[in-house]
Amino acid sequence: MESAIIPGEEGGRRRITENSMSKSDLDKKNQKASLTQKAYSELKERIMTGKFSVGEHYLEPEIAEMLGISRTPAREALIRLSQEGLIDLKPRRGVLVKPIFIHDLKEIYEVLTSLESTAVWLAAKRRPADKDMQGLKSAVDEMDEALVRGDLDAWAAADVKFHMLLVELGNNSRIRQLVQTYFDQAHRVRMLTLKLRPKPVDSNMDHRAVVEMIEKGNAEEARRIHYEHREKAGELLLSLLESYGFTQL
Amino acid sequence: MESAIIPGEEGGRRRITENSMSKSDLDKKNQKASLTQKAYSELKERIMTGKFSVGEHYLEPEIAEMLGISRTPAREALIRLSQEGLIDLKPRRGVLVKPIFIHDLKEIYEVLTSLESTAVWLAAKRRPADKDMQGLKSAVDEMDEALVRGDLDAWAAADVKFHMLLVELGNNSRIRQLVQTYFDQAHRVRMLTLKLRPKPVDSNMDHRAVVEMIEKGNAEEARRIHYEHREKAGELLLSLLESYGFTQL
DNA sequence: GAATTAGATTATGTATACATAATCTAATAA
DNA sequence: TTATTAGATTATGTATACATAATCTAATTC
Repeated sequence: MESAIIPGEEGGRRRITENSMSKSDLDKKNQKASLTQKAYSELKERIMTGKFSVGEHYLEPEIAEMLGISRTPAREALIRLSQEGLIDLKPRRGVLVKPIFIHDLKEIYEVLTSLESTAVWLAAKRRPADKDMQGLKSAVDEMDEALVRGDLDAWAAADVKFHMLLVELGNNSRIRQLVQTYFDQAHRVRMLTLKLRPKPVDSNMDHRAVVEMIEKGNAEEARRIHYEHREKAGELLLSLLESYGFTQL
Repeated sequence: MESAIIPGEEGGRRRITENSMSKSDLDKKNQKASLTQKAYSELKERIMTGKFSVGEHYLEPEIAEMLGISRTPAREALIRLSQEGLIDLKPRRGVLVKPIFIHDLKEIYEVLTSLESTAVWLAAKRRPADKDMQGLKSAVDEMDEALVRGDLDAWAAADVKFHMLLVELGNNSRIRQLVQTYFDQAHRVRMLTLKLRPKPVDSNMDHRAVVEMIEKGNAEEARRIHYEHREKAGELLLSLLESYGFTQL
């Protein structure tokens, strides 16, 4: 699954995750993507990969010129991005690429923890078919292997894969889409902390436990484990950032 | 709190809930609300109160003319509404006011259950000050009184108030905003079922129990009670709709 | 009468025009 | 030098123009 969330392969013309779209949908759309859609993807990628200075102002005409289009589609893309929470449209000062403060990150993690663990709960209740569990399991294995190799980018990619598959098993498209959106918002921060934090060795134990509980259909336990897993991860992240003195990202 | 969610007082120039805005913010904004904002509010109100035929197509020029504005601000408002999930912008067939199928309602309730019970959990952990609990308690009392009087609209209004205050106690603006958005989506359906369903006599026991657990700081229990309360309500709603043979709303 | 095709119609995506209000610049006065 | 104000500049919100492609209409052909 190729996604802007997945790090690595810098420089390639990467495609941003079009929220809530399957790959084939995306392909279809891309054949005749409107300028608005292209502007949206392009701007989102630039924001997520830090190619805009956070906290700085950009004016509509600048953005339009930068993308080689007129203001109209640029404006429409900006409206979408501001609704997703990535930017603010300040009345007269233009576009502000939203900085993420510790406080925002806390909120984002609370949302993700809530929705993901609900998805886990739903998944366990459904008792997914074995084949649907395969992806999950291989993602866990990939994480193990990546850790052994010390390949943090691969680990992060597999982690994303695991979480997204997990959410998909919940079978709720709105939850899936929301998790995607908030995941994207935290992307910049996750990429940053990946290199700072201690290696995530123990997190795979939780992953395996969640998978097991889903297979057993133990919804409550699966939810609990995942909830606590996420809570732990969130707290680790926040304390890490605080210890490094980051207040804005 | 005056809100489009609250039924009754038909005909008055009611104001729609501007998502995530406090009342004073709203007032400020309203002084010089842009046509886009006004179009957004106006369309949202019409959608939520069923003044558009669900499932029917409306063309951009129609909408613009209907609102007495040009296509540009109408279009921008439509983009916002489609991102909120109230409408679909079909490639060439115009605007489709999204019908809500049972399946959608199920998803929406899962999202609400998840986020609300997280907010409850967070609230209980924070141990809100007494004065912050007052609103909650009076909302519960209002529901009781409304039930005695048999005033369903008042009951619904107090119920909304209770849930929104509860979510606010969670102190997470993203959760609050999301709950608002999904609440709005289910508004049409809730108004419909209000008159069909058995009187919600027992639901206040849960409400009081949640309040009590928040006061005691028992986060796990508060969450559990609320989660089950919401689950019950959701299942009731769905089975009610099914028994009446509704598949689309 | 049915079907196919050419022309007309028009919704959309995008660009551009324009009025307004906010900001900036510069000049004049104290 | 500092303050104040008038004029210039320009970002935004909105309207309008325009090209394209899709749909509809009607006419012609079988």
